[in-house]
Amino acid sequence: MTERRPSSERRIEILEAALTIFVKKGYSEARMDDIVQEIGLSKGALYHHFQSKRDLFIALIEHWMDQFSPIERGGLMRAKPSREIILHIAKFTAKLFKRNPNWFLVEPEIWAFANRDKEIKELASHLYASVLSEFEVLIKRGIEYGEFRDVNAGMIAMSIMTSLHGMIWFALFKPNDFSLEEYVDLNMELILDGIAVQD
Amino acid sequence: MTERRPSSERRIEILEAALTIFVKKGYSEARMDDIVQEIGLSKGALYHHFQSKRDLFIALIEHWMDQFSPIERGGLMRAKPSREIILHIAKFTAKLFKRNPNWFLVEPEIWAFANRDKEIKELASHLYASVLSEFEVLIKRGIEYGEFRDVNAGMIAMSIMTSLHGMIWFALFKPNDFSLEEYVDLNMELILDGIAVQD
DNA sequence: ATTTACATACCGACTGGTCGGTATGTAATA
DNA sequence: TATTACATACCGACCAGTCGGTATGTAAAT
Repeated sequence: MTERRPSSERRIEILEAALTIFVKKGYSEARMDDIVQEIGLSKGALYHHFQSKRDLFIALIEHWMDQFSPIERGGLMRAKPSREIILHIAKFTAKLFKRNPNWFLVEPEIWAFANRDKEIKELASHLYASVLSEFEVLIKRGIEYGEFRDVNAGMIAMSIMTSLHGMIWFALFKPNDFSLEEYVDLNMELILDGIAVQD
Repeated sequence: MTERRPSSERRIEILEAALTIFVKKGYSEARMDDIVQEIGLSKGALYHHFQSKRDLFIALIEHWMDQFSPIERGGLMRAKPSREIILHIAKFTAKLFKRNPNWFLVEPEIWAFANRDKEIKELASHLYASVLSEFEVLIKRGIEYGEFRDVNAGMIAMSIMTSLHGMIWFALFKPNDFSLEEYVDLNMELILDGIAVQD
């Protein structure tokens, strides 16, 4: 028998294994047995911690959201211009991506699932809404302080987010001509320069 | 019995039904019976035209590629500046999207599949490479004619493409605050203004 | 301290429905 | 009459979820 561990720890261990498997095989092709094998646990154990495959996937999304919310923008950056903060977030995201691409590579899986499952769609919408609003606030702040032109903040926020989503495509089809960092930098500069007040 | 039709026609009819079902349920959750039911055909008929589910999916991607390649940029536009042509392509793509979102909504499904199937990855890579190179040529042309700054053309091409991919996210999570057209216009302007030579 | 009682963590053989694919036949077409 | 386009009945591998059971805590009662 495997060493007993408290549920809180074991759940996370399972979620991490699930992430690996879901990314590698996709939700539908992923077998509960695959996940269990990944950590040398039994199926019974898995179903002790999670009610169903779908339940496991939802827990995964929630866990995934938790990984990103405490990026803790703020603190030391409060005084800086919005441009700097947004650039910092973008670079930070790229770094996160490099360290753990799986967190991002599940996203298409979430999208696909959201397309056929209302509850998951709610969850994902909620997640994206919070990301968008974070950027929107920064843009509005920049407009207020005369840093940016009077643009549609929500729209720009979307541009930023979809640009970052481009990383996923990038990782999937690895065009080996250029680097991820270049890509992110260029995109952010295009957007940020584009909305900056001319001098 | 259903009316008999020549294979060439029936194949397309099946591919269109398959597209609908694959988008609605995702590849793995899509049942061959669903597809067959969609057009009131039999399973035997389907397997007469396609060898397997995977084969059907590959045929779908190829059919999908055919829909886009003959967009026939060129002809009347040949004299125009690259900026105009790119804008036109973007608007045209947005229009296509509005008319038949399914063509775009399969994309995440293709990505997910590519992630676990080498042949499909090849196919998709090939497709994206041709799209990218089309944009790249336009950018380089713009640089040559003094329309754009001396930027990394391949990189900009990628920015344009991932921006257009943003439409997919847009369609999935429909932020009802703004329109698809606005989104595309804004993104293209940011990129094109960003690389234009200053005056 | 030892028993009793209950809780939590885990095991793995088993099942029942599902679904991609096949075998075989029939009617239209060339 | 050979071939093509379809229909119908069927097969069997596969896998999410179940369930009877074990092992290891933990804490109150004796």
